[in-house]
Amino acid sequence: MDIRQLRYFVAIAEEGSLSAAAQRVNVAQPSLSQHVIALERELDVTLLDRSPRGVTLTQSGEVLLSHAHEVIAALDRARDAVRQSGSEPQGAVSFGLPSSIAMVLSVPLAETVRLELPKVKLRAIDAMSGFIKDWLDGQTVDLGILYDIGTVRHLNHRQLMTEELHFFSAPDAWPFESSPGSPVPVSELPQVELVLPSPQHGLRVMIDRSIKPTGVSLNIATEMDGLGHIKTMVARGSGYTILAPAAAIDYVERGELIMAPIVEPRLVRPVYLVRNPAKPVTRASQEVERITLEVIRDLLARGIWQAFDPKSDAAE
Amino acid sequence: MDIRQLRYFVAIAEEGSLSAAAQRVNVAQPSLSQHVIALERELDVTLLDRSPRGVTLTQSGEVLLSHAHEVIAALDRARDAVRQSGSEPQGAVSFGLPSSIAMVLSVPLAETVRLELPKVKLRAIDAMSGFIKDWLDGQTVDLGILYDIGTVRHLNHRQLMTEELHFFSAPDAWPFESSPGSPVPVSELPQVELVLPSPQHGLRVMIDRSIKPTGVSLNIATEMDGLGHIKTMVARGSGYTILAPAAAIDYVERGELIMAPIVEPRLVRPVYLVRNPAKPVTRASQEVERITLEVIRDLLARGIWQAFDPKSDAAE
DNA sequence: CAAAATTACGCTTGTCGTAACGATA
DNA sequence: TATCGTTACGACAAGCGTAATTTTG
Repeated sequence: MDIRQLRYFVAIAEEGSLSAAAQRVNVAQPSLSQHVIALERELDVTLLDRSPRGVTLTQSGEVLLSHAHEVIAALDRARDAVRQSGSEPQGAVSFGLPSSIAMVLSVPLAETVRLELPKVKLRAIDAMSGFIKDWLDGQTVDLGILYDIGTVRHLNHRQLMTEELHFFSAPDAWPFESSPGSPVPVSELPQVELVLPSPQHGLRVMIDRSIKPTGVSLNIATEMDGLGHIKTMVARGSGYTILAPAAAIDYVERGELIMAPIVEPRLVRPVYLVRNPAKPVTRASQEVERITLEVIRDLLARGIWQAFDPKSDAAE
Repeated sequence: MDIRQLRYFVAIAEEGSLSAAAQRVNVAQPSLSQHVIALERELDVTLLDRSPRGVTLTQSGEVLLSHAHEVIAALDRARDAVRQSGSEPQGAVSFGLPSSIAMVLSVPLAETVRLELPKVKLRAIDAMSGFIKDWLDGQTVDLGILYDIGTVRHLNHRQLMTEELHFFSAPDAWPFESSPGSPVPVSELPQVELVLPSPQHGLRVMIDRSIKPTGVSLNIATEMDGLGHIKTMVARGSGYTILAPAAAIDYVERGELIMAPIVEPRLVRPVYLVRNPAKPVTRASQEVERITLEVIRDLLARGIWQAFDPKSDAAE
């Protein structure tokens, strides 16, 4: 089975006649006859009902016709995309980001894309990581950022960095005897009332999974989804929380929250950039991927986004 | 650009070397070289960076690679589907039905499919027609039933029947001087308080559009979505409504509602079966389509679903 | 019997393989 | 200089066109 055969077959189906189709595709009619016979032999079905007044499709023929359209369309898209890829990147790229990462990444990313790729339309969508996983399975986004690639390991992915979760407190409500901002051992956490997202949230899953082997049981006073609400509550001194630094950088910069590393054990999670395999690569999506890496490198260098550095662990 | 060339290209990309790929696909290495050069000439891009240690993909090469996977996958699906089409229909078929039609159609349809196509898994999903239109644009359903094909006229569709909307009243609350169940002219409708769905509902759009040219303005006392709620309300005598007979056949059979044709003008709407062009035809979907026609013919013959018959109009 | 599809048969063209050549870490 | 990709060229088969044959409403 061959693209040319499929094109011929489409012409035959549309013309309802080998002779007419032969004229249309500029090929002698017996040649088409041969191709159809070859297809029928290969697929082991009858594709056409022949009559002296032309041909009609059998059911199998209809099935082949619709699939032939698919294949031809895919091939045409391929040609267009590759031809485009030589010139300036253009078109839409949709990018799913977990809210905590969107907070720190989406603005500089969008600005850089605007600047470097003026013809690319970036749709940065932020959502809980569960949704992003669904979108990567479907056709919704070209790229996504995930913490947990367990269920999508088959997809094309690359690790961006490793985030280290921190303990957050209002500046005037530091609950431990140590000085504010000094490392908090996991074993001390039960002393404080925590505000955490519900177990359907990726962050919560990660926290529970990391804490479990230590045998420590957290004192979760409030379960609340919505990052903004959690931060507000903690900033008012009505509890404490555990977040990635990027998720609360705004409050920390304004002095409304202070953060402290969590140790024994450290709570680290890898961050992956995942490509949707169902969405073919375009030049635009490649460039957005490249710029994402660039922007992240920059954010890390400027200390705006903190990466877990295994060396600091070893130095202890 | 040719399927074979794409297969070769995928092998080259995966092996990172023309020579290695040549072994894998059992072709002499210079032949692959030729094919790549031909592709590059046709597409007017460079696909490979050559080195004496192998080749690496350029950006355009990556774009082609991902599209090549698409094309090859589409072709494989085509082969499988056509081979399957010779044997017993099997697989999943999803079918979007407007709620009013689902009420009368989905059970007999599902039963017939179960009986005649035991290996086919029918997913009959009922929803407002707006959703069904979206699903037909997307990848959600194979088949759908719609009233209005204005925006999807390009899709493959066939008219199933024409429904005639009727006036519904509680049996003991007939509001007109005529005998209960006798035809109701549109001009009489303003006398009664109607319960109708909101304007986002397909039925309401259709009613408004049909009434408008007559200059009559309806007395819509309540806008309420949810067919069940509307029928309950009317059955309790708290208003009157306009529906397709199929949408209220349950209440009519139980004697909780009576219905009357609406005349001057009649309110008719065509019903279309629409095929999703993005979902390739399978044997199973063909058979479901056939059985749908069969079941509808049967429902019409048994009077369970009433079709508008233009002859009765002419007879007036 | 007429219109259309199939079979038969040379011929062209595209694809492959072998062999020689060229480029680079 | 060894390894890989490219160029050159002859061989073969796939696909095409012309012509004759078969099929069927």
